[in-house]
Amino acid sequence: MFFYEVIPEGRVEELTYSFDDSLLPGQIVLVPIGRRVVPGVVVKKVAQPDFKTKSILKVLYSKPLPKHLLKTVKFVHDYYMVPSGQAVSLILPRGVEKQRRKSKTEQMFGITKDGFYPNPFPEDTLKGARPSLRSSGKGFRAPVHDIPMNVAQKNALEGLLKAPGATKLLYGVTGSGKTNIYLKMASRALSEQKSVVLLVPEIALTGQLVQVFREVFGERVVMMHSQQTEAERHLIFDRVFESEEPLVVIGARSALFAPVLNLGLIIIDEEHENTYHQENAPKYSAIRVASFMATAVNCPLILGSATPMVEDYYIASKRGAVVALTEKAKASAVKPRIKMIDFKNRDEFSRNRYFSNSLLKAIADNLEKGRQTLVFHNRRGSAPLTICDNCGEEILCPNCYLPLTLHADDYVLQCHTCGFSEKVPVGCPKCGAPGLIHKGFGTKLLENELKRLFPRAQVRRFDADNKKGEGLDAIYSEVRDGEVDILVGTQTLAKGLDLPKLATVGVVQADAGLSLPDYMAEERTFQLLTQVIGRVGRGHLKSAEVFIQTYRPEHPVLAFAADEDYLGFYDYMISKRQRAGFPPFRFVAKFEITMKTEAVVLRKVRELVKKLSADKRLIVSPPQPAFHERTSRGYTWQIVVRSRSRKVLLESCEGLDASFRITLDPPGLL
DNA sequence: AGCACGCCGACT
DNA sequence: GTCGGCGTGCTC
Repeated sequence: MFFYEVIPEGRVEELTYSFDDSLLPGQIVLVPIGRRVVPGVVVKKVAQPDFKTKSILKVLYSKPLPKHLLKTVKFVHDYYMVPSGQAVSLILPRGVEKQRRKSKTEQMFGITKDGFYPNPFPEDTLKGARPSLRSSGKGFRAPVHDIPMNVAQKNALEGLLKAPGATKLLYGVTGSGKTNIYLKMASRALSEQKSVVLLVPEIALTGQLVQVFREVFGERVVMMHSQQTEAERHLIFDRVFESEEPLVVIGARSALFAPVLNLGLIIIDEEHENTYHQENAPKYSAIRVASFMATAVNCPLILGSATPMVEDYYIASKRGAVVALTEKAKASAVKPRIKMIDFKNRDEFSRNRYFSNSLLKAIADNLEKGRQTLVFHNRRGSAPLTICDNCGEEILCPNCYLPLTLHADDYVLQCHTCGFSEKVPVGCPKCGAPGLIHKGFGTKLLENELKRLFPRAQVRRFDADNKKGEGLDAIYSEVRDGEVDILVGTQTLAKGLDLPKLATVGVVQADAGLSLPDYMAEERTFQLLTQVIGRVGRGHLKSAEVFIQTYRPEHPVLAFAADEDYLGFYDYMISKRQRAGFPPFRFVAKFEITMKTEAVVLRKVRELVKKLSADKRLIVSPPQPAFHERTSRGYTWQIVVRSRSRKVLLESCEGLDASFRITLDPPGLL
């Protein structure tokens, strides 16, 4: 009889089980816990303990998981203070214990025939993992040394190879050709028989990058992402786990935990994207975890972005690990003319309250010349606020207690947080008076306004309200070929769209996100504006222009975005963070508590603040109601605690009232 | 996740 | 004093 420490999936730490046979650390097993049976991972062999043990029920894989994943479980546990069992759930596919049907397997791996996809948004890019890793020995589909690189790219590649440490930041403007550098780095790793993990923000928005990798690495490319079903993901996990050959795993955040044997390179493309932060437990940043992994296995991690996170840029630059690639690769690329328009300027808004005369003129010109316009506004629906004209009552969601948004096309009020929806009431629910009024504006309202102003133009709205089948991929070809004259949309439109006929971008209200009570608000606004501006000037048009409408034209963040000056923005932001004591100069922990009654919350919150304030090494902000203060579950308050030392901060989290939810390194404070 | 235990406010 | 609801701790 042997005894093993096992970490079962769930909110638990390691527990000791017995087993008749010998097992290796990293083996995936099935164990009983309470009256449940869950999968878990063997950590190590131990002596017989003095308490009673249950027996491991089943060994699911004879082969142990790669060592770097076990180390990563430990890291996530220590660094984020999450239960080991939750960290383990990151490296196991859902339903590892389930038997998957073989016939389905064959079907699934049979769908792709030729190894790559000509269409940037094909159905099977979303679904398909590459099969036939067993029909091994196949080389590359296209020789990597044939990929041409300009001088700037060659220098950048060399810079990355020379840069000290594991984590390197590739600051590369849009169109500078980061992909070529990724390809070269990947082929180096493969030639050393090592695997590559490439993280992308969202597979559906990354068509070209995925396609290029398929063309170059063919059979070695494996996709892992959230549109795959549980069974598909399980089978892909098995394929990767069984593969004797180095692979290129491309996927969303969770692909970081792919069980590749010999990890030789991690690339995180568009590293500033918020999809790299997992929002539900265990909360973690793929950037930090990848950085740990890269250090642990001594391989490079490349963070690529045109607008790197200020935090990441700082950390990398301090070590001399920033490589800049600021030259546009295509000679045809044209720099757009960017014009800031003050919303307070009556003369500019004499014709319409949402669109400046300059923007309207540009749209009219474009229509005449068969060019396209993109109108950006980061707010869905028609109007975000509905109030009673008589008593001033705000119509709130019955679950979230947040204002409901009017959707005028269906004449419903919708909650953008929980999805609740109801017909617009005839009268005020409080005082009964008729005459509800709708305030503010969203994309649906702008869409109607544009249709009214330009009755002969094809106007298309694109945001999260689009129904299935009219997603970006569905309307993409139509849009690209110029059948659409004016595109209206939210941030979904700002990412990865390549429109050769796009001549003008109009940002309706650029300061919309700037007044949120969050130290990350400015950085998000800068990223979004930069992305929107980057949509224009990609084709062969002679000129391109961007109109940024705002109430605060003097705001430095908007000015830096308009000047396309990332480094200026960075300097501004980093000194602000230093003065205010925010990341990367302090570590942040957010404590949240939800209770049925506000009185209990207040009591607990005051208690905690008193306790934490005793430690002078901590900066404890006064408790405040959370952004979503009231939900059906109760009232939520939060306390933000900061410290120069992560260790001090982690220690402060220990032995507290367990009703507090703790988030370390929250990606924002809302 | 699911259950047993204990605390606290409300009520007879 | 007792009941019920809510929240916490434990699982090997």
